[in-house]
Amino acid sequence: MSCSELKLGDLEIAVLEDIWHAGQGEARGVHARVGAVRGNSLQTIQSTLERLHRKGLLARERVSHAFVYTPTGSREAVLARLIEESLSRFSSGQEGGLMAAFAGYASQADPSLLDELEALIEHHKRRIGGDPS
Amino acid sequence: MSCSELKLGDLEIAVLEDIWHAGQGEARGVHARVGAVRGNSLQTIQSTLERLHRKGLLARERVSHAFVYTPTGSREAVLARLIEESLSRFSSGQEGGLMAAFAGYASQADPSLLDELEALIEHHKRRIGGDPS
DNA sequence: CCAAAACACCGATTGCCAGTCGGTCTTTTT
DNA sequence: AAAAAGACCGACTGGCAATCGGTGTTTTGG
Repeated sequence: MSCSELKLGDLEIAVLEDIWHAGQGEARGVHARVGAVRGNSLQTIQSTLERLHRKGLLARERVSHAFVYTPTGSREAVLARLIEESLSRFSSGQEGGLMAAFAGYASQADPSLLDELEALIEHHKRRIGGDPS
Repeated sequence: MSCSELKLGDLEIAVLEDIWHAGQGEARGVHARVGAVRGNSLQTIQSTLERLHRKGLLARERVSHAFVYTPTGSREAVLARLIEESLSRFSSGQEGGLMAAFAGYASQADPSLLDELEALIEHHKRRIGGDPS
């Protein structure tokens, strides 16, 4: 994926989440589900969809003369990228420091998160394959 | 701490890191260490220090008629807050989802990070106190 | 086959915020 | 008292999300 700066506004996030939830969507539908509620015009939703597409977060495919947008990655991948980018600007947030910051955050926010995290790690380890050590 | 939006520019981060590194600092010194290298004027550094202070990331104390700035929190606390805020805007990044996103990120970026994270979790668990389970 | 509807695309505007300083007023220092 | 150091105020720039209007093109209905 692109390595350039990724910034998302509130509307962009709302639209992205709608697409994630629905699996795919076109401007009209997203406007009905998201824009109408928030008071955004159809054009604004279209622009947002387009920007999200330019940012590489949504793929689009023509169906008739309209576009149908689909997510290019999972929520997790995007959230992970967000985390990475918000920390990569700090020299002290590089590599190992990132993990340390996160573990620090978890233990600070709610110690029980550590257990949760640990379980998730086990889960991922198993998915990836044998622990070579 | 404040719950309002926290956004940091590149200069702000550079200045913050300098203060973290030095433990404290005044405009002149920060300018010499950071501003001069980046080509920022002393005033710009002062403004940045002030904005960082307004954002609650730096405390200041008058020494003679000048200010000496000191960090109000640890790097970890700030990085944690950054992580939290970048994810809290997503409804799917709430609570447990946050951990899932992070574990997913780690396993995706580099599986060995999982081991690292796990070790850190153990470390934090021990620090906090007994494992109740 | 033509007109109306749907829609993509371009461009303009607004608002917010970091970055950047100049200028001025106040406090120290000499 | 004059000079030097520095805080504080205000102004300007640039980038980007949000927001649409307008225009041109593609579909579709009659």
